[in-house]
Amino acid sequence: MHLMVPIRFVVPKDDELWPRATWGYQLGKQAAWLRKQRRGGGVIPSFALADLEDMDFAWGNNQYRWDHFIFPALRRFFELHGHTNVPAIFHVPKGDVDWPERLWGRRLGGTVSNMRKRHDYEKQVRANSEELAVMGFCYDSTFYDRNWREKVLPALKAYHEAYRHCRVWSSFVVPGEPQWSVTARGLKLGVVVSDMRSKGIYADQATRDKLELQELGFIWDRSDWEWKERILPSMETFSDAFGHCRVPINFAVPSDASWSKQAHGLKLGRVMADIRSKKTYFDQIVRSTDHLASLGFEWKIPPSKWEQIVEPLLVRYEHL
DNA sequence: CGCATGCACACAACTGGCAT
DNA sequence: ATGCCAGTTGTGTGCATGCG
Repeated sequence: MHLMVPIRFVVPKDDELWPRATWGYQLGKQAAWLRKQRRGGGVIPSFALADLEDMDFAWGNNQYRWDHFIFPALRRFFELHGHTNVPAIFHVPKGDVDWPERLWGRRLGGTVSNMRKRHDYEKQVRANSEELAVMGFCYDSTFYDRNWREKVLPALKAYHEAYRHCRVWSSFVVPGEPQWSVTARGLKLGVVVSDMRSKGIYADQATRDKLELQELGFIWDRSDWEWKERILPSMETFSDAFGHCRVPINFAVPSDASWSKQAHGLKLGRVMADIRSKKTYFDQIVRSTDHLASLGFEWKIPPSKWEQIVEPLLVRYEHL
């Protein structure tokens, strides 16, 4: 099945599979000698050399493994699955006719994950980089990182291209139309974005590509954005127009040039009612009380928030 | 022998996808 | 927003080979 003869190998005695004359012969030592001659530029009789080349003798352990097992297995995996994201626990199933018999039982997943995380077979990977690239083999980074580079970020860019903003609604899925990245097709981008905000997924990648996200207008804090870009500007315009800030509950921002464009259609009356009854936008309001007062906005810290937030802070401060 | 590399395995911790 | 699931990653151990 292979010609990686270990040094200690000795031809078994009393085994008719081997020619009687060779019984007990220290074949491993001979193989090691041959390997050494080849490495060190030593002399191997030409007739022997030709025979050895014919039978594809294993001159180097790693290269041989790569040529005869790993690379062919990767190729076959690609043929069968159309990708080379070999799961870590994958091994070639024994007795599976889809696979050549010599590969049965090989733990390709383990080998591949070692290639990725420990850079095993680095020389061979370099030498075969073109074909590996065609098969989409991922070895220079983690799956997560590649997902980010090849799916999430391109999808965010395409989203920005299409909608001119980056406030992805939560049920948004990357469609199959041509202007969207093919690899990202079907990606639940809305969920990804909300998970990025609430759970901090892709945190490393987002930090690394911070500037790019900024240019796309990625919003980390939705309510903060809502407050700064829509609610506050609307309150300012309302205050200018009516001289006070007592917004009627049914009031909606008109689609009119005098109002901030992003706020068009905002049910400002409803928002103001929620601010009073549900205590929404508490953080934002606390940070700009003076400005709000100048607009004629009357608001007192709700007793529940006082107990939950302000009072504990004061107590803490007292003990400093 | 010491050192480097490759393989197999195991366990814990973590991650992103997804349903709720 | 939360929790579960499947899969990945990190770490550690043991073993073998190859080399100087």
